[in-house]
Amino acid sequence: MKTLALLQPICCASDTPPMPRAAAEDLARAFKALADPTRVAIVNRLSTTEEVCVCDLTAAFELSQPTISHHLRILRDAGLVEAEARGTWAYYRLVPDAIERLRGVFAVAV
Amino acid sequence: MKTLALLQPICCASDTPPMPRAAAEDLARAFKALADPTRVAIVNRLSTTEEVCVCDLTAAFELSQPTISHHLRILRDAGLVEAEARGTWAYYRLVPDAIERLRGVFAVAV
DNA sequence: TCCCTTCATCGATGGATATCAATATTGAGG
DNA sequence: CCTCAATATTGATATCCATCGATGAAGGGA
Repeated sequence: MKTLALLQPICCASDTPPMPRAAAEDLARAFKALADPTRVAIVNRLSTTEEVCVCDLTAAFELSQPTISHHLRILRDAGLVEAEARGTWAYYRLVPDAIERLRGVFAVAV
Repeated sequence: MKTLALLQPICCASDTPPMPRAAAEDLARAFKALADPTRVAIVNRLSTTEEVCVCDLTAAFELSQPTISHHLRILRDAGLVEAEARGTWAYYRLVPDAIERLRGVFAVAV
């Protein structure tokens, strides 16, 4: 029998010491970065293509260029993606460790 | 060598058909429910205790009772938790399938 | 029936956020 | 240099959201 343990690895034992506020805020920040359809789609795109040019994103989504840039900044500030400027273009990639960390949050205890 | 595939299972191949908007909105809704420190902490608490009374939550967090009730409603609307009224009290539990689904989103492709 | 406890809902409010147009910035080519 | 193309930043705005106090609803006990 498996016991679901969402967010458990962050916290401690199974009695009742509450999750530290800092940890909760930290995780909420990450989820907030994913709490928008456009950003979810961007991250999905990044997960399929290794690296993506901003120009491709502005072409793919029916949103203005500043709006796309805004979403990319939020994902960058959250540490979920990283940018690299090459010439006039900017390329974005996922940050594997950040994703791995989120995956760990939903771990299943046996 | 492992390739991270965040949100990949939701989408399709690895060329470029974009993630369906409906799927992105659906996922964003779930993440939005977790995009608040209090709700993260509530879910964490639920993950350690099988079932929790609302009165325990209002006691554990330094927030007003309506605010806790508000957060619980958001988690309920997102399908992440479910409530059961027993007498004067209300008990909340995690919905395992919803958690499992989110866990699957962060799957790792080999 | 009356009151108390538990929880949900309502209404209001201050702060965050998604969006765009306009502007700044930076690199490449001529 | 001068201009164009690609991104980022700024400023403005409309909407959303977290929070609280007040109120409502419903059960339990005297």
